Amino acid sequence: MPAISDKTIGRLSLYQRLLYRLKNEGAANVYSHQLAALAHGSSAQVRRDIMAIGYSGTPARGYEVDELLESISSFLEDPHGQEVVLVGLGNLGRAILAYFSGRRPRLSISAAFDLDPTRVNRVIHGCRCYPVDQLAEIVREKRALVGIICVPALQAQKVANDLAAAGIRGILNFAPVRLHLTDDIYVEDLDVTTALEKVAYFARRENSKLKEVDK
Amino acid sequence: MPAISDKTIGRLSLYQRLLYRLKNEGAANVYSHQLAALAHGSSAQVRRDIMAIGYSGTPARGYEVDELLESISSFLEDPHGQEVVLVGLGNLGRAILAYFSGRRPRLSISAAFDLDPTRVNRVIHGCRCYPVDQLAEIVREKRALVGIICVPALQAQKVANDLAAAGIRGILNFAPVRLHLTDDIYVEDLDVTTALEKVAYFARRENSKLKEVDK
DNA sequence: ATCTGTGAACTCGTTCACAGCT
DNA sequence: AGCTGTGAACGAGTTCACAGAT
Repeated sequence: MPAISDKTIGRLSLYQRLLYRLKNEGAANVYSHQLAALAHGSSAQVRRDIMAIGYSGTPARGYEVDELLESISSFLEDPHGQEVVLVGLGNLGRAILAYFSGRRPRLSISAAFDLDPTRVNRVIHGCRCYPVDQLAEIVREKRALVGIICVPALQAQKVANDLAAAGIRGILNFAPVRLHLTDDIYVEDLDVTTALEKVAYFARRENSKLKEVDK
Repeated sequence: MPAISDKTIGRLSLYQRLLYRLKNEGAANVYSHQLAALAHGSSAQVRRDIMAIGYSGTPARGYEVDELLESISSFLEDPHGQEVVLVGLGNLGRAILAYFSGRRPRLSISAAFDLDPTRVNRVIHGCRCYPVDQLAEIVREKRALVGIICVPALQAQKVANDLAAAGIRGILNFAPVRLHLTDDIYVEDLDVTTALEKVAYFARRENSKLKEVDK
């Protein structure tokens, strides 16, 4: 199989959420064009994405909501769950912690780190906080594969190096810098500054129509 | 001219930050391959992006840091400055406020809104907070073109509608839903859940090499 | 009649590769 | 020799359009 792209994974995650909503609303089946309308995409796109994970619908009923949801979930999520650690308990770090606390059982932030002694050795939003110098030890102990970086720009590279050295394989980076790591580590940048500048730019121009996706 | 893409705008914003750093380090000029290494791109990419804004370097010295910085800034930023408003003063909203407070003079968050009466009519991180029912009035008064949505998923569409009705032209959306608006409004989604799921997915797979950008 | 699945066509962003400059 | 600017080639991702199913 031809290895699934970054963008497809992002859309699958979106479909998953949309399907949860449909399920709660009592829908049993859904057509590609309906999902497309909800996701702001084309129906062909939706069918391609679903094809990529090996699920099939039928012309008569489209896709079964329950089955499709199950297919996507088992494709995206690790059945045994994955441990995530977060570094940096400033405003943003705490916001992320609050946001994810108890949300996805298969993907939970199980430890957080900070330099500041007043922020550690306690539990914030259900997550245990440790001093950074215990990072390597705890990452290894928990076998965490994913790290979230919420530290200021100047500390981000150092933290990234430490995470990589401790065995992390993927990083979600909120610091406004590009991290330099070996390319066997997947890095996703969520750069708020750049995002805001893009919006500001297109808010000025833009009478024409444009679209965008996540990211 | 052929209208500059979303992605190019994002990279220009990144170059801008990198150039600030180079300038502070005392560099007077920079070659495309140096900028490319810092930005994780190719030199051809950097040259194309710079070409797009109409700046030119010389084979002898590459690009002049000061001039290039000035070119990018005057391209990305509105000379008169742009007003930004933020809606939703939960953990995330306050984090964003703190992050931008006094950072970019040409792009500052000048008003924030929340439903919760305990959060409004005061100043948080230098930003005045109002009850949401004053949103339309204040957006119009300040002529704000950009809105940031930090409210929970269920309220996001309503807030987006209100912002659009009040004259906002671009939205930075942190809520994990797709907003349905007329397509003369530019929407950039920063979806933390999707981003984390992508990282988790590729952290498991991925021994091969992949890359990514912002988003 | 209306859907899915999919080869083929297309789009648009990226990279190649080289002429021209110093 | 080493750089920039750029036409041309390339390629990943998207859409078209239709065969096949019901």
